[in-house]
Amino acid sequence: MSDPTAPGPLAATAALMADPARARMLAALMGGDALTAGELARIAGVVPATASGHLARLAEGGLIAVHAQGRHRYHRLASEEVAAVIETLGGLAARLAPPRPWKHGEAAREARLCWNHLAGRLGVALHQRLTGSGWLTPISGGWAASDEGRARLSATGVDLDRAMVASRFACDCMDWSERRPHLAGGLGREIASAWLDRGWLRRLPGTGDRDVLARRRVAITPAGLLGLREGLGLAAA
Amino acid sequence: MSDPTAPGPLAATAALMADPARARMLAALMGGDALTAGELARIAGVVPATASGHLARLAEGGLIAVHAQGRHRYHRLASEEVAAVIETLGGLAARLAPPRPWKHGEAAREARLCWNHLAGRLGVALHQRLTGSGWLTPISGGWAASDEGRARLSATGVDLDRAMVASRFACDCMDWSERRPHLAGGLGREIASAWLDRGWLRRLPGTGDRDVLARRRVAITPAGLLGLREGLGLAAA
DNA sequence: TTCCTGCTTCGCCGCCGGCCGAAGCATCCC
DNA sequence: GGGATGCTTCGGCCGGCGGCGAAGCAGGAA
Repeated sequence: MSDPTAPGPLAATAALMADPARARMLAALMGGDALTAGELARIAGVVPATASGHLARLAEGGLIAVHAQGRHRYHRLASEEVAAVIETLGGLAARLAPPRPWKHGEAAREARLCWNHLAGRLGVALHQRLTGSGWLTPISGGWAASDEGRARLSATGVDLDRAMVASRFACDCMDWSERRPHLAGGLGREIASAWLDRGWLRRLPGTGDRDVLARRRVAITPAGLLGLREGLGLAAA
Repeated sequence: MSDPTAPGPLAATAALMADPARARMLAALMGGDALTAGELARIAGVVPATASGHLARLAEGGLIAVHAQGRHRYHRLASEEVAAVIETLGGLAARLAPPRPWKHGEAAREARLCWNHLAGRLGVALHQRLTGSGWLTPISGGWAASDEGRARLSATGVDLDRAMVASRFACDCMDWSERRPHLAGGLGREIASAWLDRGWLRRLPGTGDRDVLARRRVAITPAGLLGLREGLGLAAA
């Protein structure tokens, strides 16, 4: 690892996020999907030629990973750490910027995805429920599941074995809208995946390319409301 | 709060950190001291005129706060949240950048300040000790002190009442060198302050203006080694 | 008052980087 | 093969921003 306070790397990484077009691309990729260069060009509001240059820089800098498939090239965020930095920096930026009306209503604050795990009020409430009840216990750098916690989570369809193989089983990711941590790591990913599969959550339709937050919004279904209350004692709003 | 995924604010805030001179200034301010414009100019390696412009932009953007005193103007980081973002972003940048030799030896990884609280191996070990032993218990968005924890910390000279008045009593701040959280918030600040006052820690002398990390390095004194072991059962390296 | 020091404002220059259109490859479909 | 689609590379334009020196404006000291 190089010196992180060496201003070079810090400034270089910040510069990758400092362009509006690249920021829009990164924000769109926070939805967790891998997107093609063309989609990202439309989202960023630039022609494909310009987008191609931006994506090359982001990949070169290590913020995104590229996967070629046929004549499409799919781009996704490179790692959980990149997602966490964008979420954290976005939260600071939102509080520093002059307050503007919240154009998404409350849906995005209620529940959304942060790369591949749950965020928003639901994500934070889940974190509080799991840690406050002792189902997750603090360990070095994250959380471990207690026996009771494993049983409860398995009953909601979460594959704990798959969650264990991640580099981190469970750790915190600062939520920009709630200013409290939500759950990230392998467990966070498996929870979001399982509950979407089982119909407890559903993705809300996007409203267009320029609405980068749209791809991230999810909603709790009636079945999810019931399941969360009965399975985890979680009274989601 | 405005929309944080609106790319405007995110890109604007990132741009403030995307210049090498400004990055050096921010890195220097991570030492926790308030520095004058002249000092920051020398640290950044630019003439005062240029530095003045940079500082105006950082203040305008809300990253730093300025305090005029006589003919000096003192600059400090605006908030804990700004420090956390710089620490997090710096960690990502360090891992993305091509690995270079660690020019500070191990001292900075061992113990350093992160704005006003302890970081490095010591900061992470302290966090693990306090949370793992139940002296801090998880609450919504941070940590609360148990009775036992309050007694232990008070015995080491920490003023818990002053720690309570902070907007956050105790919360996590991701440590770039250890990739694990250390303790921030009012408690983190009071711990660092108390142990420096009591001579358990001492600041290491800097090696020059261009070494931005130098202002952050601290070392455990023999008295501190003893006190941490006896008071908290913390076997610091 | 007079001088010195710390900092800011102003004017100018040079360069980096973002943007586009056009052209060049690659891949897939018919 | 021929044509459409997705993406990249190249060349040129232009705005923005970082750099400096000089001048201006406090605040403190003698």
